[in-house]
Amino acid sequence: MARPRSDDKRNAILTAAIDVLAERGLAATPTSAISRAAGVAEGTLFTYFSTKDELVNVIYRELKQELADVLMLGLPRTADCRRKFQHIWNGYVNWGAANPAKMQVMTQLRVATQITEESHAAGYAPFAEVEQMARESIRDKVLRDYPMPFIAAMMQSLAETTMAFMVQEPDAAAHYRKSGFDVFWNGIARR
Amino acid sequence: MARPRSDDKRNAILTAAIDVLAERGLAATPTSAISRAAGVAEGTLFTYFSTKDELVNVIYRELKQELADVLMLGLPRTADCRRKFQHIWNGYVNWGAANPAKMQVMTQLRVATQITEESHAAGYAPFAEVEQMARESIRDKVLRDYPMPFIAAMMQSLAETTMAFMVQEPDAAAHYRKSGFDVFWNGIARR
Amino acid sequence: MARPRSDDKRNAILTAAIDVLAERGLAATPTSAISRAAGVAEGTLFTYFSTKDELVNVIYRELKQELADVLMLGLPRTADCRRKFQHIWNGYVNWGAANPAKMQVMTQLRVATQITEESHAAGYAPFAEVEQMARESIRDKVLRDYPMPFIAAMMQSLAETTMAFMVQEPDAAAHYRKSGFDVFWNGIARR
Amino acid sequence: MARPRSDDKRNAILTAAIDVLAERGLAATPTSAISRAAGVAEGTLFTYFSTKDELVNVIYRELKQELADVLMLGLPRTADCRRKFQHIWNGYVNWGAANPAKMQVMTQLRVATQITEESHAAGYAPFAEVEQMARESIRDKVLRDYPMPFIAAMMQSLAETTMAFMVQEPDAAAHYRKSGFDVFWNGIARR
DNA sequence: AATGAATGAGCATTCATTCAT
DNA sequence: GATGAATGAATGCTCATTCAT
Repeated sequence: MARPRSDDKRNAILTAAIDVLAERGLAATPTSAISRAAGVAEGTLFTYFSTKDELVNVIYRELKQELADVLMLGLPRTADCRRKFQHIWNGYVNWGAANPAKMQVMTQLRVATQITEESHAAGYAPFAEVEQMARESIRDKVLRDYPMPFIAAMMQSLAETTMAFMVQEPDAAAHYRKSGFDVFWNGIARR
Repeated sequence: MARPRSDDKRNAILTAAIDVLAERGLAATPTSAISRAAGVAEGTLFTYFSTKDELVNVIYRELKQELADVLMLGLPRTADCRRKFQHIWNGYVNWGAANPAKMQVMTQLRVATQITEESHAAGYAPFAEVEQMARESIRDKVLRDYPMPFIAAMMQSLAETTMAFMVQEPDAAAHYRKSGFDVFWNGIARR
Repeated sequence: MARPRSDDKRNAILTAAIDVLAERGLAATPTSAISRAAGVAEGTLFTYFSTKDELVNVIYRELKQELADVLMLGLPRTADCRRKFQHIWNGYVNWGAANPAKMQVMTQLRVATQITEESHAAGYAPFAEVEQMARESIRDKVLRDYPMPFIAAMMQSLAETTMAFMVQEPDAAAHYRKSGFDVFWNGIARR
Repeated sequence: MARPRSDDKRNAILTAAIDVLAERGLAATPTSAISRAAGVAEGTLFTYFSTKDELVNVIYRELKQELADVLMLGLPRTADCRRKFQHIWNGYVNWGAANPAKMQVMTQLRVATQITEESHAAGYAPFAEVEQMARESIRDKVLRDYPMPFIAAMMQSLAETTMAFMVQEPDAAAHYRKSGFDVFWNGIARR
């Protein structure tokens, strides 16, 4: 009956890590800065995450999962394809614009050598339904016939780029969100 | 006039740095690994670049410049807008596919906290002509009316994504190159 | 109504500690490895032994005591001096050869800085009767006149060395046991 | 043409390490204590010895070599067997008594898990000539017929034990030195 | 200029020990 | 008493940078 591991503490570390990583970058962030920001002792971080690399991989996967949950929430499954994609697009960029630190960390980690192949795979998994959606749209001749991962990657890269503009010019955020989606949709849909 | 010895050394360092950075990542690459790969002494690196950060910023800018040079080389300035964009697109993705290490480093550095605002600005500068091109195309109602940096950013992100696919599936490289451009063009052009 | 301290647990810790210490060495053995091997919680170790150093000192003394008990068990007190010494010698080396982990730990701890002067003294105490035996043998002109601790130390060092050979070449164990004793006896007895 | 590595510095580290290790023990000696005692920066230690373990193995081998050199110096090769053994014995224990720190470190390292098999082998090598001497003495029926490594080990353990007494009771040093040799010789020689 | 030894701040991680449950 | 999470000092080692040669 020792003190049980606390989700609060785990989350505090995760949250603090995202903030600090967003501000300082992966390489320039010592684990001590993370534990300090989380209000726990240096050693405590390692009872929840065995190494810095593991922490970073967990963050990557949790962010991906959180994002996926947001995208799927309230998806109008009976609406037409364009509407569904727009829902996802809006979810994506709104989440990113509302969580710039998370967005930045995700962007940073995507290209980090510390992120394992497994984490990349796990991060992609929650988007399976999007993929399915796209597959059906292709079959229905709504979308052009591109490989699924290619479409997903295009969407992701356009969305991320769009977000950057939304964050940088918050007043024009709505405008960028719409423009970005138009570029995406026109690029991918049959006319 | 023969190249002075120091240029050779400088270039050796730059070239070696790109290889090592591509393989190991910025954080995991000590300057000693770079000097070793370049065949110079550890201290020598610092006579050419005062700090590691400076080296990295120089690399970023030189890569951007090299890429810009490639894009502009042989640009069919009298051709129609689409052809010009396609020339640039092809130059972009071909260069990336042919130089995966450079590409990877560029991608990595773009999100690195070490890259200064100045470097980002300098890296964008050589694309001024592209911007000018886009401006004219908008005026001529060929392209939709998006802000210039937005178009450039969209192009860049789509191109990079496309390159990643080309590198990963070399047999389908030509296919991806074309598909990517189509997405871009359809996304951005009036119909 | 506190649970009583359990001898079982104490012994489990002691036994586990010997195994782990023999395998990994004192410096490389964290207390957590000991508690894990003993099947108790990390903190439990400290209810039985206030510090790692204390645990180690207890082990040293218990091993010394166990060895002394073995040596004295069945000592033919009426036999001649040589026979008595041989009994002790055989007990010593047989115990060591049969308990290589204990032997190794004893050897390791003898030179460890953590072992206190008191522990060294306590470890030597059970050999008082051997010392008495030797004293009488000297008086009877059977043994040469060396200081008692010197004789004891010689015996111990020869026995330990002999054991090492017995452990390493089990097939020749009996041979080494006899040879070792001959060296000891001839070295110490008048002819 | 950089500063060359300095033997002085290397030796300072080695010497300092022996002093500190003798006083504090291997486990309780941080590398920082060694570098401080040697008057060099913490990092400098690692340009001469890549790890703490390597440092410790080098010390072990150098001590063994130094001791062997002392033993062989002035060996009366034409004298009879006993005289030769006595020369070696005296060299051994005198060196140990005169260099208690070195002696203690050697004793400590002999049982340390950090010392590699190679180091043990290398440490034994310089004693080849002693072994040869013993072999001849056995052939000449001067010594009893024990395996060579066994004789060497017996000599070593008796000598070390003797040294400990010499260090502890310096006034009786000469007495212990002689007694120790007598035990050894009588133990090993035919009568 | 070139070299690479020297430096020491900095870091990830470990671990003996404490303490809330 | 038993548990194991929490703690934070301590450590081996790295690495950007300096500087003697």
